[in-house]
Amino acid sequence: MSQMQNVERQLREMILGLEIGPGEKLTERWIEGRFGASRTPVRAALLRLETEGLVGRDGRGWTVSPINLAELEQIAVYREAVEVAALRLTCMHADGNAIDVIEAMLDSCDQNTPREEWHRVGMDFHIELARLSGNEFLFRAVRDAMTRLSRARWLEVRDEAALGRAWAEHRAILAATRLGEADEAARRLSAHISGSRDRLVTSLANDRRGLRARGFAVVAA
Amino acid sequence: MSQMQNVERQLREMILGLEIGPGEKLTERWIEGRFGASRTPVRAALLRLETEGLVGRDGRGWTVSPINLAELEQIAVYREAVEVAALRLTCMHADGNAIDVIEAMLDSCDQNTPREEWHRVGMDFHIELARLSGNEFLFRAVRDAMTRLSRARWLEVRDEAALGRAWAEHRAILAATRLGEADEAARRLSAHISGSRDRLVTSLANDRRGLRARGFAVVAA
DNA sequence: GATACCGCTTTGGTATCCCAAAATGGTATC
DNA sequence: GATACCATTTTGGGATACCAAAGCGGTATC
Repeated sequence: MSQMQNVERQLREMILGLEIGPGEKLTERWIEGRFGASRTPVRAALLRLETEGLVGRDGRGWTVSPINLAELEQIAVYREAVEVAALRLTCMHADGNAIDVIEAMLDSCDQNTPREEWHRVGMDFHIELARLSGNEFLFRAVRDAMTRLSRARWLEVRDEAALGRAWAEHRAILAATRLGEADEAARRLSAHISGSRDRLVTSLANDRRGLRARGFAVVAA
Repeated sequence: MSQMQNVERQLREMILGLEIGPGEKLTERWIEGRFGASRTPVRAALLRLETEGLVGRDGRGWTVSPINLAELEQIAVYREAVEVAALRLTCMHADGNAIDVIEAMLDSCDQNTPREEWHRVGMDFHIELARLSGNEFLFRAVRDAMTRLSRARWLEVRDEAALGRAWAEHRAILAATRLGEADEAARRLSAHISGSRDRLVTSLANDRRGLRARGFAVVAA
């Protein structure tokens, strides 16, 4: 694989994995040294990650995008629009087998599963569900939105019960979709996303002080 | 302004203005010479335009994205989702003054207005309407979708009557929005986008042979 | 005349160098 | 001790040099 894609992938993983904290300054030369590549692939990677919203410009220079609570709320609204649209499309030509695959993803998580895996599967549920719509743009929109939400969701304090409720909601959405009950599925998905947003923003707003103490820039709503 | 942004802007204009045809091959060195910049800003511009969907990779090497009828249909579905969501948000806090500004844009076009201007205003109507939602992500989604549609709409054969109908639909959408009648506004917007998509795809499919003869790659649905 | 093969050219990927501007840090001054 | 100022360093933007691989053309062979 080319260096360009390597630097991009590794840097993205470091940012999403919070190995580089939200708000931290980045220099092209540090990245260059860190990954053993020259500046050309480094700059390509930064340009890409900029369009994903993971890094941004800070005057001259680069910064890992801070967690922005106002932005998280806007993303949730955006998600609701595109995910519901995708789900309604899917309901019109529901494919039981494809839905089984997604349900199996949910089933693969139990109390022994590491939190990291729950986190990943929770995102993939929404992404794979959107993919079933067959609409590339709705799919990409959902995938990109989930990428932007990823770090915040990772910082969210979620108890066992909340995870269980989310999984139940996921299953209910799948069930309605399987039956082609578009309105029911859409209503449940909307509620799920709204609730998810409220818990997320509330949790981060409450932890804001602690997060900042850990060096994570969290911008208020 | 930096070279990087210059090359990006000029190259985008050449592509959107069809001075470089859909499907044409691009070499970094040709662009370099054409705009008097070195490969570093050229590369940055190509990476940016790639995320906008205006250029793509063709193995090694770059190609101006062809007009893809299947993609146009998918974009229309995507547009409908995000534009309707944005419009519903706007209806909840309709600002008469802001709507006046958009209506004035429509008014600025009359029979003496060059086709190019009608084209631009027709896009800006949707973009500015989405901006009123106050949701940055819905706004960007609409703006990016319109950018992707731009070349196709420019190739579309539109008679005076069709333009007049489109403008009437625009005004009706604004009127309903001003009154806060979200359902009515949403219904009219959906119909407008659907009709627009059908006319666009039909027109291009009919002209496909002629467009290809002009050197424009048009991929079937 | 078609085709397989070989060498030259072109091209994107990468590394490196240069430069102007911005950040940094130390110092002198009040 | 605070602050204004200047020298130095650092940094991103740009230009260029180099390389491997893909593309292209011509030629020899059947």
